[in-house]
Amino acid sequence: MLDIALLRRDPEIVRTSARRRGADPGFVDDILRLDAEYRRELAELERTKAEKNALSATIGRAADKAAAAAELRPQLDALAATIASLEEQARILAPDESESPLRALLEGSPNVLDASVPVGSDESANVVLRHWGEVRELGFPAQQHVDIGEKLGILDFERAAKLSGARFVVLRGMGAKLSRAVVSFFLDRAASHGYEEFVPPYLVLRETMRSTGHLSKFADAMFTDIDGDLLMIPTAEVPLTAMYRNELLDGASLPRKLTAHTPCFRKEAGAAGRDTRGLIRLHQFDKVELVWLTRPEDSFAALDTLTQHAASLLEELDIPHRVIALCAGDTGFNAAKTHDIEVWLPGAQTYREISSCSNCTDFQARRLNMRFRRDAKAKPEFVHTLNGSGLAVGRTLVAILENYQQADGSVVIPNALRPYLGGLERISP
RNA sequence: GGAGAGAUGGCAGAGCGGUUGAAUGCGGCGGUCUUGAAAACCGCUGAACCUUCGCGGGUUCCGUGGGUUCGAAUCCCACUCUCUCCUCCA
Repeated sequence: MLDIALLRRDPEIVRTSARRRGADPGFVDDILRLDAEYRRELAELERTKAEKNALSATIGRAADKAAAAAELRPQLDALAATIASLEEQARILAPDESESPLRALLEGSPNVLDASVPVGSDESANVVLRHWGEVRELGFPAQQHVDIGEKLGILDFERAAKLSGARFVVLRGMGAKLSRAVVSFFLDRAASHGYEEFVPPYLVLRETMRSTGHLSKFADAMFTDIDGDLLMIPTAEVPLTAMYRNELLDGASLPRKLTAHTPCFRKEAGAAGRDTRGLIRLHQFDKVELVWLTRPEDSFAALDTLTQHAASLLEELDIPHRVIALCAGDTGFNAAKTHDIEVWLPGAQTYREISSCSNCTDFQARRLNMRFRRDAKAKPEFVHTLNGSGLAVGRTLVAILENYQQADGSVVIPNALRPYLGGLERISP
């Protein structure tokens, strides 16, 4: 949610950011007009209330309260009627009223981009920040992960389809164990970087989903439970970030680093026909998520650290990858700045996103009403929130299978994972 | 699912329908004392919003939403959540 104070103070910043995203900045003037109107109504309402409160107080102080009340009755009744109508008008305009157009505009407008975000309208304008690792020459025709996994008997898409339809997988045997090893490896590394581990609910209230900005009425990509009251999380970012909603945190506890391994559920409604084969785009996948809550002045440095925490997992797995700065048009609604990490897939002969790390600045925290106090006397301020995958588990399996495949169809286990698999060095047919 | 109890400030915990935004304690901040610290003592200490150049003024908030009243933390209704017991269950 945008800061109304920023819009009043410097609307041009917001307009410029919207233009960079390729959006029409007209909403800025709409907001300012509604805001001015609201404040006019509110001032009038409060003035009238103050008048009525003062009269009530005189009754409270009077010796004969009944007589005083009777005497003031006509004035009080008139004021009450005025207040009722002013209240109705103010409510329609109030920015904290969920139905109000002003609220809708504030919530429906994207975060202000950081100045460092590259110019551009789509992913072709994204900027590669750095490469890591050398793309291996396998010395034989590389297979794609689906073929590798099915031949090894560790990925079973047919039976998954029998159970649940398209976009599901059954991990079998070493596939299941490898997935579990990857999760443990990720969580252990997160712990060593100071992240606190959580197991949050996988079903959350609509209000929780809305508060993190994942439930805009334009993109309903969520699965609901049978009652429809609870939504299945599309990422652990939702419960982890919303956990401290409406709380006032101790400034000394910042930055806070949180992690969780959860399944993620997505309808992928907008991706019909894309990535229909394999583990790349499923309705259910596992992910280890990394979340930071920081002081405002620390969040951009934290984004670099967070990104490196995610990238270091691939370094330890010895999988070539690159880090990308998303351009303005490709940066998500909540984010002021986003880094993606893409792994090299020899079978697919392409780079594929495996992590997305974003600094949401105070945009998400404002809607969550998640604040901290710098010190005992300081006013509460909104924290900055960051989130990133560390990493997507399914896509990590893809990267392992394709990068560690051997000519005979076997797959070598990366050194970093062997301790989690009893020292196993290779998955063979 | 059944029965009962409860929800108040960062935490704990009072609160006859009328200066109660809220006693008290803890915590926090400042001060006195001390070589320094502790202890003791004194003072200060909720939030959002509107308004003002500023001082200040005002409105709202005691789980949520309604209602009664000139006036509600206090009375009424509904809902949510928490706790205890029973039931059920992994």
